[in-house]
Amino acid sequence: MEEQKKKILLVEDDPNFGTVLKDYLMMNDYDVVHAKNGMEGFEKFKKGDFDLCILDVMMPYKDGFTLAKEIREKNTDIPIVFLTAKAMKEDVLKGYKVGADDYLNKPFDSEVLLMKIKAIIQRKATETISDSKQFEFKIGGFDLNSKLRFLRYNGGDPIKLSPKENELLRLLALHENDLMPRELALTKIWRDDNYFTSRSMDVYIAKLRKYLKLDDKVEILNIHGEGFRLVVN
Amino acid sequence: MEEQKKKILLVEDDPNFGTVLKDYLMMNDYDVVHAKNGMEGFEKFKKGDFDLCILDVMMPYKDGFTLAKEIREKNTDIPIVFLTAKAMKEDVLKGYKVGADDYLNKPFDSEVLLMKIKAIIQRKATETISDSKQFEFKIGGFDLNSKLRFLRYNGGDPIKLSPKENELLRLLALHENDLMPRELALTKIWRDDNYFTSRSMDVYIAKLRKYLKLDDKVEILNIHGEGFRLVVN
DNA sequence: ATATTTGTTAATGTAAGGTTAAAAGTAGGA
DNA sequence: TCCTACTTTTAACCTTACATTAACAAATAT
Repeated sequence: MEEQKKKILLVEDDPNFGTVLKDYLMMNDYDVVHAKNGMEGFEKFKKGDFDLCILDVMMPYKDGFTLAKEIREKNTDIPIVFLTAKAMKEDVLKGYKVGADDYLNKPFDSEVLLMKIKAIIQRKATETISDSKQFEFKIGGFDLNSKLRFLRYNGGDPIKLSPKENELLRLLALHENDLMPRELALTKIWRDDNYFTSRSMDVYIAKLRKYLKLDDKVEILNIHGEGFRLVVN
Repeated sequence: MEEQKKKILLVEDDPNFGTVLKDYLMMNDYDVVHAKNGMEGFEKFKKGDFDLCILDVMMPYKDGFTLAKEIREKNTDIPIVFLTAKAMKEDVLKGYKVGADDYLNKPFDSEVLLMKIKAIIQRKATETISDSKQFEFKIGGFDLNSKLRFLRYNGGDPIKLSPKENELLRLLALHENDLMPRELALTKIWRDDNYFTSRSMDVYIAKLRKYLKLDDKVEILNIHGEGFRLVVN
């Protein structure tokens, strides 16, 4: 099973502690982005699509609470955990007021931190019921359901698509009648652009063409050296 | 709209501490039921419809963890907070494994407790899309009663379901005809996502398929690498 | 012409899922 | 307490699904 790593934003100004914590989390199979202060933290937050934020409270320029407030303005759902050296009651209260999901006092037990992270992310996972509308496409006489990974022609039996077939067709559909650059598919789907992935992609184009033969109004054209076009006549 | 008081089940054997805490919570506008031990706690839990459980870990007859497990069997969603005198790491880890939402060391600051309670209840409130009341499902010719844990085909003899069978089928039913991600079932039901829990889940899928064979319009399809679909034709 | 890109089919290796049985863990009764 | 029935996990073995690579043919560009 292709397991997607959870992405954590870690904002911590102490370079030693920050690095150690980052490495520890990465060793435990999380994808970690480390920011050294509040400013940087916010910038990185806006760029990445995170599953959890771990914020140090005491930081220069912008403290953890202020950062948390800004993050909450952009995203009301993302879990936030605060780290703090002192167990000041006012701080804890303030943290919960800004919508903290949990609170950890340094030094803390790393195993406990892991469990908490797991619990928090799990909690969020159950919330996500998912919105399906952006996964359905009409391609000539075909219906592509990209979430359930099937292609159906004229209400007939659905053809099951493999993950790569599915993503490639979806990408083509997003660019219907237009150029879908080779490079785009390779970087987006294969996450690597070399001779072999490129040949692999050609194999998948052949597979898709076979499926799409059912409707002779639909075809995938090659634009030599550029990419492919999904055309519907 | 009239705001409904949130109902808390407090299970705490120390009479002094328990009473004080109960009074404090009631002063702060919560509806509190106080049980003096694990046994009583479970009885009261079954009777009332609570928004939160606060369980002492160290109790005679039945400790907090055991009680939590029983409660989780009846209700996978309700938030649980543990109280403990000692901050033993093993205890904390055990707590999160049973699905704790938070952890408090005695003596703790009452204001902090209030904030935590507020945060937790709020969290659940946003999660609850109102599927909380859904324990009865029609699946083709089947009726699933998820509260009483049985499945009946065309009004025939009910088939008793084990807790895991029941939860899994319920989760599939909640996503009828749609994808029920592997990860969702693992985090929600097994509370852990690894090779073994994943294989265990496959075993349960096989069991459910056997039950569902009675109606050939109902089937569980696999979406490779993603999860399962309960489809009704 | 010939080097490069693309079309297509087949072979291979690996991972995920299906199924059944045995082992381990639990709860409740005698 | 031990026993029994039941639930869940672990193991084993097999099948299916998938992605990559190889091989060769055809098209296209320089």
